[in-house]
This record gives sequence, structure tokens and C-alpha cells, in this order.
Amino acid sequence: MSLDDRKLEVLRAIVEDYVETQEPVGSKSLVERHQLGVSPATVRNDMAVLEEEGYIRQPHTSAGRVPTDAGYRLFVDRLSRVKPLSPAERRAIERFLIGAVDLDDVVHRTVRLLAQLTRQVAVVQYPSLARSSVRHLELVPISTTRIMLVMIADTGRVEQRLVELPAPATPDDVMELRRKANEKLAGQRLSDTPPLVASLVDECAPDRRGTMACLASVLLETLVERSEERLMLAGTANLTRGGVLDFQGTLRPVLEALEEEVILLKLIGDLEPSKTRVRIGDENEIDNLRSTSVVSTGYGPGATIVGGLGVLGPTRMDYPGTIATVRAVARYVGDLLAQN
Amino acid sequence: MSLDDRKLEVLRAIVEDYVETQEPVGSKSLVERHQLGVSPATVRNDMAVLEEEGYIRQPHTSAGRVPTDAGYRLFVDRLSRVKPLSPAERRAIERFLIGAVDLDDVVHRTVRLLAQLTRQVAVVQYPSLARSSVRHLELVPISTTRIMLVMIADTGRVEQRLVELPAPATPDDVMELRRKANEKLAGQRLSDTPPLVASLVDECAPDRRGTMACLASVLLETLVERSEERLMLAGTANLTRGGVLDFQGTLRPVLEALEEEVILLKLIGDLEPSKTRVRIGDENEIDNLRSTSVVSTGYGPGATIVGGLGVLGPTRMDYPGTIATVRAVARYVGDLLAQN
DNA sequence: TGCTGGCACTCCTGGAGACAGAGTGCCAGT
DNA sequence: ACTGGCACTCTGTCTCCAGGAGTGCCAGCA
Repeated sequence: MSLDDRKLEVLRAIVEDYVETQEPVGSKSLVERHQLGVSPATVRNDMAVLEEEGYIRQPHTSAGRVPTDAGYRLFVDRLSRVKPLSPAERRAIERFLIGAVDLDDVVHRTVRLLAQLTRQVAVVQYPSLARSSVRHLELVPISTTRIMLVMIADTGRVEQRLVELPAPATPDDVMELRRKANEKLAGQRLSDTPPLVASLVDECAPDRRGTMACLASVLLETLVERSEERLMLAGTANLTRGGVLDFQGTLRPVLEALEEEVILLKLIGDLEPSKTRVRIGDENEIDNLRSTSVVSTGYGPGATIVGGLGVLGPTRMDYPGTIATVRAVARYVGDLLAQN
Repeated sequence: MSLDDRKLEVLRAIVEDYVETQEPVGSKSLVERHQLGVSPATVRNDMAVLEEEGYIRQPHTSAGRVPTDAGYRLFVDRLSRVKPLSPAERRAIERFLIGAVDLDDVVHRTVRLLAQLTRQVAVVQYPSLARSSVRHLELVPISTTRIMLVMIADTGRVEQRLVELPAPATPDDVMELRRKANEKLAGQRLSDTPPLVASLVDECAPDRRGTMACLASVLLETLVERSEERLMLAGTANLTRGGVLDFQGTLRPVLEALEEEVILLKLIGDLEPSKTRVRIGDENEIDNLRSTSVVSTGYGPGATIVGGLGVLGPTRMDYPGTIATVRAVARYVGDLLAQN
């Protein structure tokens, strides 16, 4: 009982109409709005099959049909035509992103741009430290037992940590560590640093080795273990678009989920391939987000990926348009980072 | 036609009941729940006067009364009894805030704590740079025409800026500027730095003065003019508490306003006195927030104030409790900063 | 003068019933 | 295999009708 072409066409029409009108779509209006070349009765038969197969459902008897999560999935995988960005959108992206002075600025502009273009909630992850290389390390003594560690990554990300030393260190100690650490670590991926830091201690004069080892271990811990992901959110107001109709009842759980950085990272932080990923409704692992869809992708200079970005909205969303926008923005951001 | 004590007592009772039940309160239930010592009929007369004076109103004829913004204002100014925090709340504050390692961490914990305790939207401003002193300046050459400027303030705030130089500078130039700048600026308020930077250039050897002046001016511009306020938000999910009843219809405009940092800064950034400030409904200058109330106060180590924090919720809020919580949290945060 | 009980009035709320509209499922016909 | 027709079902909306809550006013009482 496979679906023939017309049935797929009917599904496509249902999805498109429902996304646009937000109302269950019936057989009659369907043939009126699309050139299907058949009568409503025929469409009804097709619909019955599609419902049987689980791609659409009726909110109640004698109402129109609404796509199910599976229906959207099929639509995204096989039916959606690529929707190229309008020139206006392209221009908007460029205008918005050029003139960014900072990594902070880039992320900030990007997330707002995404929210505005897709009219949904946008999330942008800062370039992941784990995927960055060390450009420079700076150690600033604050007191004898406290130093400020500033790391500048090649992605433009700058992290600072206040490091509490277990034992006092002289400024000379700190400066030596600073010099050595930069020699050893500059250009290295952050994830490769642990063995390097260890070897760094070995090269010290034996009488200073104790202090240095202690310093270095704290440094290491701070760099690697406390290296957090950061991200930025925008467009939560877009959740209220379409009234309380989306998000079955309340958008409370959605807002709650959006407050948890861990959750957001899970959503956009699957950076394996450079493909755009779409999670629809129940495909989300987070219970609070079962009524939403997430479109996410990785970005980075050239082919490497350093972070993720994406948008979140109701399952009833314009998938082709959203996917196109997310991809385009990710590419522009990548280019921007590459120039740096 | 001034209000006698009993009328004020009636107003207080109305506010308290309405805040609790979220339903218009009538004369009968009022005398049942409060020991007013008079009959419902008398209370009705008082209510008529209170309505006349604009402190309460009826949603419709023959419904109970609801406080107006003016009513809440009077309540806050003259009627609310101080509500001391419960021991549980005090403990929650302490437990939440000790163990913060970072300024970032402090702000992060604080904003979540505030949101959780007040069950409203919380906003915490980072210590304002304008009110901070320079502890240390670090200049890291990235290339000949780019340096990374890192400023560490006494409040623990760390800012970095990528500075684009108009002309190439040697590492020696940069190091000299770094040394001189630290000598001159350490311990100074950021707002006092401009003349100091100018004098700094004068002390340079004449042949380097050109480069240095150029460097210094960029430095100055970056430090002072691009010094932005930062802040953190939490608890937006709390806006959905109480259904769509609060926020006349939609909370859309509220969410929109909360996305604008400028607006948030206006809300909590009036740091003149160390008094807690309450803005009720229409008292807010932002149109989108006319149906909300904001309780804000300044915080800082000791008596000085370096930043603001506060919460935002429906005008129908527990003012005494919220005020007490905001004050207490601000004091704890101030103490925490003072220890640093 | 100030408080109280009583009473008529207003208005919201919720349930019941009626009706139009939209959409379906099925069946017989082409 | 598709189509037109028809009966059926369900929703949404409207109206109507009580029930209830609360008020405003008035006359009586301390």
C-alpha cells in the first residue's frame, strides 16, 4: 500500500495550506486552491489513505485534516521544494551582518537576524571552545594567590577565569608560565592541551617545578574542565504569534525549556555533519518541546564547524523557508568568521 | 474628603485579597475575611468613596472591586507592612549565592534566585563600567594592526575589545602603552580616565608620540565610548503564571519589551539613591509595560552602588513580599562583592 | 452623624437547545 | 479509477434562561 504520486501531492498541499491558514483543511478547499485535476471526492479517498498511514489526522470527525508529525517529516524529507531566499532577505542578511566589530557583536546580530527573518525563536551558540585553537594566553596576577586567566581563541572567543591558587606564586612564576604556556599551546586545539601542559612542567628548572606544576594544573583544570558553552537567544516574543493555538494550551513549558542552557545546547549542538537538521514535534527528546520543531545547523569558517545555530517554532512552520534561512545565515556567519 | 483610617484599611484588604485570589473582591467576602468590625453595607459606602477617589474600580457593574494603579501606589506608599523574609528564604539566598566563583557566576545565580523567589521575571545588571575603577589593563597584540584590549575592573567585571589600529604598531609600542596605561589608570574610575590618557601621551619620547597618541586615542574610545552595560534576564516563564488574565490579553508586548536591553536598563538602571523603587502600571514609561509593575534597587559593595537589579510582574503582585526579597537579594549580592 | 439591614436592580456566568456550515464516508453511476 | 450525490456528524455560535454575586439606595436606629 505505497503512496502514489497524487497522494503525496495531496499531502504536500495539505501541509502548505495548513501552515498558511492554521486551520484544518478540507477536500473542497484543497481542489480549489491547488490544480490537482481531480474532484474533492477523489481527494477524500486519498486523504482517508493518508490518515490510515498516519500522515494526517482529523481533530474531530467531520473537520478538515491536519498533518501529523510523521506528515511533516515526510513533507520535509521528500516533498518540500527548495525555497530560495528573496533578494530582500539576502540583502537583509548582508546589511545586518557587515559592520559587526566583535565576536559578541556577530553573535548578537546573528541571533536577532535569525529571529526576525524566520519570525521564530532563534538560538546561536558561540564558537565552541572544544573546537577552537588557542591563539594567546594571558595571565594577570591579581594578588599572590589569584590570577586572572584570559584565553583568546582563534575563533575570536575570549574567555576569562579568575583562578584561585592553592599556594602563593610570585609574579615571576606567573610570567614564566605565561611565556611557556604560550609557546607550547599557541595554535593548538584546546582539547589537545592537557598532555602539552604536562610536558610543560617537565621543562622547568627542578626547584620551581613544584610551584609550576601546581599553577599548571589549576590552569589546565580551568581551561578544559570549566570551559563552558555559551549561547544567545532571541525572538521569544514570536512564540505568541498565532495566539495560544500552537503549543497545545500554554507556552509555559516551552518558555521554561528555553531558560535552560543545557537544553538549548542539546537542541542546536549536534554538529556532526554540515547538514541542516530538522526535529519535528515528538522527535525532540525534551518533553517540554514535544509541540515544537527545531531547525538547526552548524556554522564555521570554511568547512570546519565551530558552533551551531537554529530556530525553534511550532510544528506548524514553514519548513522550506525556515531551512533556507537558517542555512543562508549559517553560511554568511561562517564567511564572516573566515575573514577574521 | 480625605480618607479616614477605616477606608484605608478597606483598601488594604482589597489589595491583599485581590492579589491572593485574582478575583474582584466584594463587600461581603471582605468583612468575612478581615476583622473590620463593620457590616458589608458600611464597607460598600467606603468602597464607593474609594472608587470616587480613583483607588479602585469595578470591571463591570455589580462585580467586585479591583485596585487601580493609584490604589496599588497608595498601598505601597502607606499601607503595606514590611514582610520579613522567612528563614527558608534567607537560607535559600545564602545557599544559592555562596560558591559563586566568578562575577558571571554571581550574576547568573542572582538572577535565577530572584526569579525563583519572587516567581516573576528577574533582571540583574552587571556592575556598571562607569561606576567601576580600573584594576588592570592588558594589551595583547593579535597582529600589527590589531590588539585585544582586556580591562579588569575592581568590581570583577572583565571586558575585552578587539581594537583595530589605524596604523601598524610594534609589540614594543604596545608594551610601553600597556605599562604606562597601567601606571596611570590603575585604581582610577573609568569615567576619570580621558584626561589621564591624554597626559600619558605627553610623557612619551617625542619620536614615538605619534604612534602612541594614535594608540591611546583608540584605546580611550574603546574603553569609554564602547563601554556597554550588560545584563541578564531570567524567569520569563513566570509571565504565564495566572494564565492570560494578567497582561490584558496578550503578553506579546511584554516579551517584546524584555528583548530590548535598552528598555531593561531603563527599568532597573536608576541608581540614584539606595532606595527600592516601585513603578506601577502606567507609571512605567514604556508603553508595552503599562500593565506590569517593576520593583528595582541598586546593589554594590558597602554603600556605593555599582549596578541595579529588580523584578517585573503583573501589577497584581505581592508588593511587600517582592520588595523584601529584592532588597534582601541586593544586600547579599553587595556583601558578596565586598568580600571580593 | 454614622452605621445597619433590607430590597430592587444590574450584570456576569454557565448550561440547554437550536441552527448553519463545513467536512466526511459511502454508494451508485460513468 | 474517478465523480456526483446524499446522508450524517460534529463544531461553533447564538439565544434564552435561570442562578448568583454584588451593588446602590433608602429608611431606621444608636
